[in-house]
Amino acid sequence: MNILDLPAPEAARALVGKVLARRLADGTVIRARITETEAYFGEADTACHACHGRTKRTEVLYHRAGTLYVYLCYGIHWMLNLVTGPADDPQAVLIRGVEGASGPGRVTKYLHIDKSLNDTLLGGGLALEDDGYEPERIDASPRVGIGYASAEDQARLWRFTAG
DNA sequence: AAAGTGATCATG
DNA sequence: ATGATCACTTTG
Repeated sequence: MNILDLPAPEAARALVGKVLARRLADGTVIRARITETEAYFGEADTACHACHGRTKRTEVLYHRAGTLYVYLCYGIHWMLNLVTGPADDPQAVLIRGVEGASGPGRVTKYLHIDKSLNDTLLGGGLALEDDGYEPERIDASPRVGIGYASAEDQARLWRFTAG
């Protein structure tokens, strides 16, 4: 049972404490434990990019679990998401923070992630590792930066932080 | 508190 | 073709 087969909110919680291993072209590996995630859960979630259906950009969200969804926000920052759940069901987990880098834009800078990883599978340049570590506590809170979503969706506790 | 930044998507 | 809108970060 892979974590990424779970529905996004469950996957987001389960990913906190896991380790991301980024392998660069020159062979160096950067490892970072995930400390903060957010879930984006299907077309019915008005905060999810796919809430207005399939477009060229959101197409990746409909791919199989384990696909990377990387996109540019505010012209500056790359956002790293892991697609979860069944194919053709657009769900993803945003990596908002790792040890050594807090904030989604910083995570990608830290791990040297950009558009070239979009629509590739986990296990290539970027891999997920489970070393058995479990955070003492995982807190749930509302997602940030989604003021455009419905009040109902803004209230969902789909942001998970290691405690 | 506010600006900087550019791909993407919906208009015309 | 142009314009609005951002899953943010930094600076003051």
